[in-house]
Amino acid sequence: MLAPSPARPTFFSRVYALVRRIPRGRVVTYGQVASALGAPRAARTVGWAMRVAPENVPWHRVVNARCEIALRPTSGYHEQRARLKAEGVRFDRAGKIDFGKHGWKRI
DNA sequence: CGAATGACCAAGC
DNA sequence: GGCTTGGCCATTC
Repeated sequence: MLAPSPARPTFFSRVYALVRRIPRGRVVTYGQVASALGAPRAARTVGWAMRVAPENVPWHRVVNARCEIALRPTSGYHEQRARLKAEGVRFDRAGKIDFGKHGWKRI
């Protein structure tokens, strides 16, 4: 049973496949994801993919290059922060994450 | 096909 | 440390 896969694999599909592999309590950057997919300059596209990500994708484990939640303090921002906290991710005073501690380097 | 969109990034002031 | 500018790129209209 081949699951209903997209007619042809889009960049988004690959992004989701990769993001699903992010371990719990770990985070990666948009640039990392793009780079891992062979498009080191498509970070913006990855961000867009996250915005329309299905529920089975841990989109909250993707942050910007500064290890901060990309969204501005909106509802989505609070949700992402809450999810990460629930996984044991800590934020410093500026709302940044210690990449050396929570970063997923084995991407 | 051309123009617009955006949860980015690096560089410069 | 914070704000602005230009470049990038896949998807959408």
